[in-house]
Amino acid sequence: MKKIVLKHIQKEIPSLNALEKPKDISFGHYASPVAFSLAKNYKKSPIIIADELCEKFKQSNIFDNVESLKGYINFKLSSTFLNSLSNEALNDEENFAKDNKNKKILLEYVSANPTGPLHIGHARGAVFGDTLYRVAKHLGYDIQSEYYVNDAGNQIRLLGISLYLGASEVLGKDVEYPEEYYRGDYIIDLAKKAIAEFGEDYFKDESVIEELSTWAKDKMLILIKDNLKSAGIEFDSFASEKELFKLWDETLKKLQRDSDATYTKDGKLWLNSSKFGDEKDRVIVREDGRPTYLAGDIIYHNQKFKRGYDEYINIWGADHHGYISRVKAAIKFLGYDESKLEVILSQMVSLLKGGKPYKMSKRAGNFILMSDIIQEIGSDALRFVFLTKKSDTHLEFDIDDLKKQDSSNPIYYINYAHARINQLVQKSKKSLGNIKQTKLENLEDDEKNLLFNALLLNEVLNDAYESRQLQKISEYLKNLASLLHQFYNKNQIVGSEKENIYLKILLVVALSIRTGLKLMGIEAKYKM
RNA sequence: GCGCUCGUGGCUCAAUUGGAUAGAGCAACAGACUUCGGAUCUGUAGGUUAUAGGUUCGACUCCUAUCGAGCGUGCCA
Repeated sequence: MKKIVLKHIQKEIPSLNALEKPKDISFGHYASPVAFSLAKNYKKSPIIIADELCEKFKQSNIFDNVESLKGYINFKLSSTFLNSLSNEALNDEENFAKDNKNKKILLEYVSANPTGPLHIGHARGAVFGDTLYRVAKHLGYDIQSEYYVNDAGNQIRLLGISLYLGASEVLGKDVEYPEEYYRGDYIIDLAKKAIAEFGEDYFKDESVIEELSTWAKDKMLILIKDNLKSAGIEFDSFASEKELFKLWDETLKKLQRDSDATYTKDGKLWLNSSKFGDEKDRVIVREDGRPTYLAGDIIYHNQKFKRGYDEYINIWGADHHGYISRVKAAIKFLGYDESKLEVILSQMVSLLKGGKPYKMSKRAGNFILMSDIIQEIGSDALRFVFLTKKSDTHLEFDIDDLKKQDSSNPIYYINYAHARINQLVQKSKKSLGNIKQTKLENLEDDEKNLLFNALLLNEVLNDAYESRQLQKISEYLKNLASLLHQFYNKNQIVGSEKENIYLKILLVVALSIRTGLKLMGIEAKYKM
């Protein structure tokens, strides 16, 4: 909608290249401060320039009114124009608010270690990533999602030992868990499964740990996928660190084509990452020849860039922020454009319980599972909570609040608006076809505003996606729902003279809410 | 110490990326039901945007300093 309006305006004012939303909708639907910047060139007061520019729109058919106020130019759309946009939307609901961007994007997110189930902290990044993915798809981007599985390295072995100890405990032995090992109910559950599958004798001595590690890792990955699925999240592909390590020699050679990239010191191989802005250089191969974790990420990013995307997005937990510069340095040494990689940090979620800080530790086994929360409040509410906050702010919430299932949860508010419209349409006994054919003319201001807001979804999505601020979508939906409730309370719909006009507007509102919720991974309710 | 991310009503968050009078939701208070479902609506109260400077037509937003918070500062992943 904005694009069409902008085009019309640019015919008259070529230098106007962005439209804004006025602070108060009674000013108009769109606004521009263009007169302020022109004032410098023309050496005239912005107010006079704005007045002159307004004159050019006297004959326009998409505007009812264009006027200037304190140097701003405010545009009011016409009923005819809004009517034609409504028809477009209602006659092709599938494509409502879509776009045709054509960038190839690789999105990596979650990538939690397969050493345990996902906890509530992982859920934030997962929900954010999945929603970004859905929105990008809707806008036409060619986007692929990928999960990097850290299935190599020490922590998998720790998992194996932890499981071995867990099994010993189940079998009645006295067990002490050293500090660094994993514990918690899931280890005991897994131990019972392992005993059932391998038999008690299997756990006589520690020689089985390696095999056990791999077995446990596979089970954990299945569990993680299951956790994700219960929140409506699925990945296009998984990349295995262990598999990627087969390409280490090849990758290292490529890296060393740049003679500055690495050097040997104290028997270790270092990445010269400080050359590209890292605080210091990093070890990539230890004295004993084993590559470090960073090596894995170098291989992975080399593979990513070889696959030829226009843009790479990684969503990482904020505790990994120190990692960004070294990975980017490596990408540069490999000869790629590191600015194609964007890292979005998903800030820590601090938990409170009964008003007091609640510390989670996987190793201590006192963490709150994503699956538990979903069971208690449902996937919709969980997703919504995370999607109402910016990803880069420290988020704090009380677990007890999250469990509350009442009107303080805004998802009900939005769903209620959608259900309400559906009920009204049913009560009116009008056919959908009849309603859709109604022509909208001479709309009152509040009718226009409601309809205008419903048609804004595409703009909101673009804005939310480009700024990576997905909370704008939920903000928008809340606002739209609020307008609907206000409208409902003010106007009798069924049985009124304007029944058809009202219903048509409401259908567009419902479509917008439904589409928006769907992109957040939430199915709109037709009945509460 | 250094680096990153931040600091907005009592609480949780917004503010069109430098634009109009800093807005919502909770919580508090006062109202609206012989209802097209009140899971709603109307209103009141609550702010020196952490502090001090600076940049300009204009600053919550940019710059500098100070204070405060979280995270990082592993040859763990």
